[in-house]
Amino acid sequence: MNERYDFKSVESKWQKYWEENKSFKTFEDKDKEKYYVLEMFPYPSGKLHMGHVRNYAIGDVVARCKKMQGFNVLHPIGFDSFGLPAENAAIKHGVEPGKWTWDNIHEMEGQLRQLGLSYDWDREVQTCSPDYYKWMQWIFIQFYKKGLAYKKENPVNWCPSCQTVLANEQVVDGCCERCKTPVGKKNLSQWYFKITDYADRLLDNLDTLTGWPEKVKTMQRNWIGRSVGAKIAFKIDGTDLSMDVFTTRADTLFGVTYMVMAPEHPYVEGLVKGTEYEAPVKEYLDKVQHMNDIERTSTTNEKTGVFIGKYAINPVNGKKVPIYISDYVLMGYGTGAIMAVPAHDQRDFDFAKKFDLEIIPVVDPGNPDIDINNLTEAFAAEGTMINSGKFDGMNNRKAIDAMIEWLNDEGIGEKTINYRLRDWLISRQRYWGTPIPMIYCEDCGWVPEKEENLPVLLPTDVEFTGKGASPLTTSKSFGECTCPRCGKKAKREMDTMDTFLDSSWYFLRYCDAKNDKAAFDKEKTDYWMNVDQYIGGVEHAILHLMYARFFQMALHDLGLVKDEEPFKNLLTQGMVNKDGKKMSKSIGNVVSPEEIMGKYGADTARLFILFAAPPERELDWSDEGVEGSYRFLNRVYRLVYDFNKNYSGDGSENFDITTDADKELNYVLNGTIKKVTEDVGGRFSFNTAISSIMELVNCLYRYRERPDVNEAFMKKAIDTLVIVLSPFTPHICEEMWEGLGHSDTLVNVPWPKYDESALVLDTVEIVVQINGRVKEKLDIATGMTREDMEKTVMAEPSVQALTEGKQIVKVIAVPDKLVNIVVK
RNA sequence: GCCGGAAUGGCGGAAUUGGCAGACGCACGGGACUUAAAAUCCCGCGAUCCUUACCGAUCGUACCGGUUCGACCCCGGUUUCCGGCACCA
Repeated sequence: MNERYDFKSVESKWQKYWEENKSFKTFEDKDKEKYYVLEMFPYPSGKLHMGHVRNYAIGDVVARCKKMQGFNVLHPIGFDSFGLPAENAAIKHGVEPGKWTWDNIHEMEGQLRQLGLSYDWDREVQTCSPDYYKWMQWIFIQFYKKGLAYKKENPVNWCPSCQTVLANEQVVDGCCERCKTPVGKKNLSQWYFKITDYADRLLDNLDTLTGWPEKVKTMQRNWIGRSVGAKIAFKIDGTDLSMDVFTTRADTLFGVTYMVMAPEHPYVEGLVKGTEYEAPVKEYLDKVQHMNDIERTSTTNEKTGVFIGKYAINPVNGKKVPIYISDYVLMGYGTGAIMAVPAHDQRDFDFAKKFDLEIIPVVDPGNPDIDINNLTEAFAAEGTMINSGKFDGMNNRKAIDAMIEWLNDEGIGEKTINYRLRDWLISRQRYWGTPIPMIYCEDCGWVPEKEENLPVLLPTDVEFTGKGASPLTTSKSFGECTCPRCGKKAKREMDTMDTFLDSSWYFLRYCDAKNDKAAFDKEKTDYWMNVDQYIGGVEHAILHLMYARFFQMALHDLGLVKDEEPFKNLLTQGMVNKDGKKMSKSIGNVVSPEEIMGKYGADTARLFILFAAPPERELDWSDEGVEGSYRFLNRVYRLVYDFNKNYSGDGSENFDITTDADKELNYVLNGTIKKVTEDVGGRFSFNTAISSIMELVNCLYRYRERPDVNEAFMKKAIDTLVIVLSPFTPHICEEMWEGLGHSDTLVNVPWPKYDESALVLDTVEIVVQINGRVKEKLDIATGMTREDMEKTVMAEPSVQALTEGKQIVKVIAVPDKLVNIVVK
């Protein structure tokens, strides 16, 4: 141990030590309780940013702490390494996507090692490696065989800039999640996963995820968007057709005055063919189809539509009502058609006003301020049924179920549940992704590649022009193949998989990363899964976290994994900002981890980022704060160095705690162990854990100034300080640990236990309140009964002075805390 | 509009079960050491008032009200901010 804290040599020394000794290598060990801590793996963009540092620092503290507490800890890392940036680099700079990606991976591996993270590097996974995507393809085939994957032509989201389709989840405010370009619609034949089959389970299981933030669960609930209602059939007058509508307001059925179909509804073309309505309908359709989602929703309240010349018959009262098409009805939700009740739905009301349609009230608000026959807006609240035949007089909320029951008996409707969630569009017209292992044969249709032929390798004879179809289509070798079923000439699928598939099961692969016979061995995943603590950014609340849950459920149904849910506990870390704003190149406020590690070292960077804010909250980067953390580490280092210089003992731990100063130090020491143990292990409050370690350091600085220092005890306290600080700042702690004369690495040192009795002092300071206001503080013996406390306090002259001449109404005593005297 | 979360000194934040509001750190001010500076160590640091000073008093956790001996914490209402969903029938 040098006199000065030289973080550069200390950090490289211990990183080398951990690596050479394989300090973090993990095996399945049935005799030990396992703990799986996982941080969301990074995309290899080139360099780490502060968000990564925060994510991995949090995970590393948990991993190191659990390991010292005797758990068999799985703490892996890898790279989510397929995706568009690699391909864009190829187009822009002519670098091969594979080379670009692997160079970045190596760069980032180096940076992660510099942070001193306790990963088992032997389990590293890269999703762009054939060893990985082979099993991705295998899983795809299992899903296909199970009927979970299908190809279908549909209007899909198309990003003109990325030149590919997007899943609904990747369209944010009508724009591409990645490049922010407005997304258009295209009719294309694409591969889907039937995630909607799992809508109910994805929703209901959320209640079992007690270790998840409420915020994330709410976001997923909103996204799945379950609504319970009824499907009702309306006959179309003068045809054999019947149109189904979905409604959550079956109680308003008698108030229907018109119907609306989505412009894309399959009936529309046939219904207007050859009539005078054909031309205006076609014109409207053209207009709607040329709008992207932003334009379509920007005219929020201004309703448009066209009458199609046909009428529907209300099954409950035989009333003939006109059918319109309008873009406020969406083909993708419900049945793509609605019954319109302008009196009780604002959208229908706006439309009815514009087209001068009838408005029939069927729910009476029972409020004299509302003129039910002359509404100025739709009445959507609770009321009493009117104009509704036998339902009149009933509460409308109760009438919903009664109406559905009746419709069911009459055979004209039934209870239905609808979801906002759509099937997951998983194919992409891009090169740098897992090839979809499907083959199209003229005779056999779509056939999966034979499993023994996996992986279907990405070809390298491709061109990146940035124009036209996917680069894969430029390969001479890739497309041609034979049908795995009949052996005839056939064509390979040219699309690749959405990279969100790769990240939907990587946590399973970590359990058995090097398996070349299977995606993973069930015995191993049974041992390690599920993930005890998952840590990552809240931006993945819907996309990744829902897809991964879906994968786990589907794999569970295939008998491949034990649990239905992959992540037991979830911690969503807040963003790292600078000056209250997101760090970004365009603002120019980016602080790079490289720069900070170079100036202060990894330990300081880790310490600051954990100390500056609780993990879930946003963290504002502060250069002064970093200085403070660096100062603290120097302060600890000096404490240990100075102690060593003067230490004359032989390492013996025999000592007595005698003086008041000993007792105080013992109290603070045990309090710190308790606080750090609970804050790290229980509630992930790293900032308060660190603050209590700082208090211990302050206490030791005071203690060492005393003339009667108990050297053996102080050694014990300093040893313990170094142990509890080590999960946060491992390098400097290893160095100090060695300096303190220990030969073993801190990684395997058992976590200290605290002595509850040391936390009980002989006397305790209590507060004396008069009418709830603090007036006096007294030292009394610990553990006094309420009665004794009251007697002691009342006998105190200062208290008597305070209550003099007043009538004592009541005295409340809380043991070891306070006495409150209520006076008049 | 619906749903979720938040609001505490100059700043980041603490108070874990209803019991001393402001731990710990940053910034700032003062002192010690030094020829000097840096570093380090020590002290102070919510507001207002009283006081030469000490001592003390009052107010104070977004706002209004309630429950309680006692409320940052529980209940009712309001405001602002952040996030999600939204022409979803």
